[in-house]
Amino acid sequence: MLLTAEITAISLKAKLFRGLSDPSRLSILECLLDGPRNVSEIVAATDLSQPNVSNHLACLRDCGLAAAVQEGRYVYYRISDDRVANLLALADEVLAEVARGVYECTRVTHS
Amino acid sequence: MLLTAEITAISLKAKLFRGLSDPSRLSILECLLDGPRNVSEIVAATDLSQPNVSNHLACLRDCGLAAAVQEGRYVYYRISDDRVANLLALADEVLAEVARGVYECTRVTHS
DNA sequence: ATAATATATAATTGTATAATGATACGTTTA
DNA sequence: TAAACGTATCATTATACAATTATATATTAT
Repeated sequence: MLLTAEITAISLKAKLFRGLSDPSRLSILECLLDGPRNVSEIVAATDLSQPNVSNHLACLRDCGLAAAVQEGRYVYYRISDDRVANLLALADEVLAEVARGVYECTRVTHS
Repeated sequence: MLLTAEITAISLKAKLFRGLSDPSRLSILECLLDGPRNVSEIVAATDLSQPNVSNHLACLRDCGLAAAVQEGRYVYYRISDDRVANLLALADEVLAEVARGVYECTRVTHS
């Protein structure tokens, strides 16, 4: 039996992971690991369409995973917190261990 | 421009995070943080239906996040790797920082 | 063997959301 | 001011997936 506070914490954590659970958003975040980038640079680096990038950036920004600052007609995005980078790095470590299982998992679509 | 190997790695990572991005699965994993539990115990601890729990457990198992061992008519599940627990703990840390942003994010459904 | 219990699977349905194309908005340059 | 550029938003469509109900399978007990 879960308490209300636990349910809230779990929902937040699920949303955080959901923000990280899309290949397009991960591509964007990994691009931002090298430093701040504006939208056009991100589009060029990821081969995603501009509206698609903007949509995902809005999601990342709203979820607090990325931050934006406007400079003239450019908007530069950066990763909001070093721990986000840690999370991505730790995910790599876990993957090194469970990669085979994840790869073979058919309940979540390969993309 | 992303290389094929990067695309694959990113897809795997996205799938790993997607495995962690559902409140039901997180509830199950957090229940398992206390040690191995059989399905009925997980059902009791999470207030989820038995088929729902079994489905999510199958997903967690297929993705290598959880492991199962049958004992008589019970099937005990456990977290497969300590780093999975680390990932959950690190997510808590990140949340402490970005909780407000995640909470206010309306692009991903609150639940 | 039969019943009861524990778990898994299947089919269905509803909802969330990613991608796309069109367009609007804001800023700079000519 | 007009044109060009950079970014954001909207509407639509297609798909993924969580939850539910019903049922199947497997193990233990009577």
